[in-house]
Amino acid sequence: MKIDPTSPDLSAQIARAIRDAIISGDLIVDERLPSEAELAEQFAVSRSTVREALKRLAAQSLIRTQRGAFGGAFVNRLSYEEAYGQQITTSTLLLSMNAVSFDVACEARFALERACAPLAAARRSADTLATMRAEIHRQSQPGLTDEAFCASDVAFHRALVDGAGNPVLSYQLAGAVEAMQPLMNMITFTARSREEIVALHGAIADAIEKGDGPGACRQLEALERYTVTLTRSVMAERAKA
Amino acid sequence: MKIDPTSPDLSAQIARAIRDAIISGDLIVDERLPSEAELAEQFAVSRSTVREALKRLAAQSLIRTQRGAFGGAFVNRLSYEEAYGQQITTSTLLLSMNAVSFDVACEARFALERACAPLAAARRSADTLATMRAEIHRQSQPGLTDEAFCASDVAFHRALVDGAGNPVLSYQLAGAVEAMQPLMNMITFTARSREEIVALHGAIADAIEKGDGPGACRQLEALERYTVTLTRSVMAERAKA
DNA sequence: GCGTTTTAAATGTCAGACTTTTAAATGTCT
DNA sequence: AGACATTTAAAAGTCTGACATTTAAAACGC
Repeated sequence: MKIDPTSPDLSAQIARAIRDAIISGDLIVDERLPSEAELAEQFAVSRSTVREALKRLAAQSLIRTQRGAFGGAFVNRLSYEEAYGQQITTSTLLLSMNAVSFDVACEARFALERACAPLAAARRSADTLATMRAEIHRQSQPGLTDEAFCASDVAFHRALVDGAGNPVLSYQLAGAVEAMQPLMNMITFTARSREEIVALHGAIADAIEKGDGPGACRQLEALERYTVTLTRSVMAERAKA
Repeated sequence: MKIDPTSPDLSAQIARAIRDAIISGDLIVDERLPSEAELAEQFAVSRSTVREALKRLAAQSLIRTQRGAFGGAFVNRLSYEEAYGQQITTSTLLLSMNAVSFDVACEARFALERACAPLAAARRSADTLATMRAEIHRQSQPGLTDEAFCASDVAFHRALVDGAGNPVLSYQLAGAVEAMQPLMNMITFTARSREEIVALHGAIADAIEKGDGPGACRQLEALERYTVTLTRSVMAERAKA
């Protein structure tokens, strides 16, 4: 863990050194790091610099800190929840800042969902099915606001993803599904077509229930085609106005 | 942008306030934030506290800083490269710290790759094919070290993913593919079976070249089965010893 | 032996100083 | 007037030292 003291990014170097130690396993989960004062001495920098390094690590949920005697910085066990959160933030920014086209985002999302469908169909957990049915029911309520419909739509698709019963997949897809919500809002905003979407959701749930993976994929493809077509027409409409 | 000055996590609050402003679009890409001194005054905290907040944001690549006159902190355009990096770090830690079973990680990875295969087959870019063939050739060199074989294996699969021609997919999968390299190392370590893997890679490349998406999926499934079987036997072997 | 108080170690915050970098503003020479 | 050199001011980066707050262990008192 050596750093170059002439470079003007000491806190970044220190953060990297500690991060590497965590990734390589030199520092294990729940292990306590030396105190800020000790780290400052070890790296031959001031306490402020060490603190900046620690804040960088905290921002990535790599460590947590505890005040008081016998407190300090501890290597954090990265939970799926924290990883989801980071994933969603990153994906959202990536989509909004890089002007990713709707087509590309949509293609990615449905490709990922189709990857989950066969697994969800093979496992067809009662929990997943119940959530899907409940969301479909909610979506067919007439008085539902557009925001609520969209949120329910996201919940339905998350249920499908979680239904694959693979936390790694759920984590990977959290970003894709959640980050696209704002983009989707733009479309479902045009209200018409809820019946169509509800019908497709129903068909997907049926296929999952029957354990019919390929069938679920076909319905997802239909939903993708429908979404893309709808978007195109909305966009064309807007271009005119 | 208000904070609670009695809470003992001022830098986290300030970081969140600025992050929200970026996500909501109040601060746009390349916009300059107020100087540290000005932010300190605005939030009624010391400059050190502001700096800790800015380091948190820098750790997530949300801002970059520049020294000198007319320097300062600027909203950063999150590039795919940076997002890849974060994704890989997060995924690696998630896998290693949470003791995700090899089966689960493997299932997720191949499910995601199968999602890419039809797209890659439909597009079958010359570039992708060339990379795949080159890696296959490298993998069949007799003198190749285990590390190099494994790295080439990762490169092959990345080519498949990138072949889908969808940067969002590539980004999502970077973590899944790269993070599993250490786990895979553990297996390819047992050397025997390179021919089998090379043969399957060849079959995948052939299917992509013919534009045969379902065929590529079948080969991927075969590769998954082979990987799982191999792992099981290695594990069993180890359990005995 | 149990409850209370003390204490020491640690993070969190602040204030102020100094260093270094950088680009603009100013000055100077041709 | 224009090209080049110099000055200058703004900003991040770093350091020092101080004080506040939290917290759990240790010491104490009953």
